[in-house]
Amino acid sequence: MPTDEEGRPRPAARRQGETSRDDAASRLRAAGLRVTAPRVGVLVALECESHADADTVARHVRSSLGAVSTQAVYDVLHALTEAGLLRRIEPAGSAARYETRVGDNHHHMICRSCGVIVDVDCSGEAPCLAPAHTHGFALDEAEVTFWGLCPDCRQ
Amino acid sequence: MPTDEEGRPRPAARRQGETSRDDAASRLRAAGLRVTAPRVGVLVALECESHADADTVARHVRSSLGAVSTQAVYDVLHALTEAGLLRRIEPAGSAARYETRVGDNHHHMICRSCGVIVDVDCSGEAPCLAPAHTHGFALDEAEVTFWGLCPDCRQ
DNA sequence: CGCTTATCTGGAACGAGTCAAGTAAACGTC
DNA sequence: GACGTTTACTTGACTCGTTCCAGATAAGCG
Repeated sequence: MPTDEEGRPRPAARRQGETSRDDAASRLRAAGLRVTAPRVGVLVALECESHADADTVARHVRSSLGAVSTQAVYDVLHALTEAGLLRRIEPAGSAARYETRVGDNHHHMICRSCGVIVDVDCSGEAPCLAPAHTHGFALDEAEVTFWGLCPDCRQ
Repeated sequence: MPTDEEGRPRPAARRQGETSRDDAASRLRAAGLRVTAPRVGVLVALECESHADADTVARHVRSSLGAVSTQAVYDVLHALTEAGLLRRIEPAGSAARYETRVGDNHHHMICRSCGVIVDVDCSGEAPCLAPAHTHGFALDEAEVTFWGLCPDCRQ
């Protein structure tokens, strides 16, 4: 069993769910959170389908766990975001979305047509925290969103 | 405020807003839009208080024009944005905001504490349209939002 | 096993924004 | 300056995503 300490999304999750479930559980424990089925389910769902909104996560979780209340989903999303296990993004014109990739300040590329969201590595160094004038602000984050058309929507 | 002798907000509003009113009217005409009191009011309001949300704009407009329906404000904001006279921004965790500065792709700096929004010039050239990998996307805009604490909220 | 914390049921409420149908106003034309 | 078409505005109900509000039940962990 590959115990992946640093929460990197593992590409090869053979025996679907099994490994990522264990992984999710240990991440929860590491964050000092109780391990419950809904919490594990939310993490697994977002690993399988990143950048999903609350409703999509709920449906995903329900399809594998059965009945899970909407409030529980919101509670879990909130708690995990608070604990740093999830990152919440709010693209203009859509509901809040969540992703498991945390700890790095990567950015997003969004298709104006179909709305698909793709991760983009923070390109180098310069752009990421350097406005021309800070006007006295103490900045802690530079959020970059690229807008355009995805390959499928370009034809 | 420039109260009109007659109760009506007619062309007797000759004071501070005079120039910007005329200017707003000509901008509307130039865009091929009809010149109506709510539209002029919205433009003037946003010139006076940039980055305001729909509700703030509505209150501002009402204080100078009297009764204006909420729907009209939304319609106007939508129409003017469509026509390119306004730019709409949707910072995470707040309602949509509007600004009259259009035509350049400047960015924003937002205070996490008080929510104030400050314009930031697009610093140079490089950062503004260059992710490391485009993954086949046809990009048309790079939106940058800087988050931090404003001078007033830093103490 | 018991204490603590999470989740459930189910509702109500919220702000932001939209839809729909009728009324009023702007502007080119006479 | 009045007319009539087109466009804008009013009114009011409504959707959507999200949060809050209990009290009751269930589950995790020491």
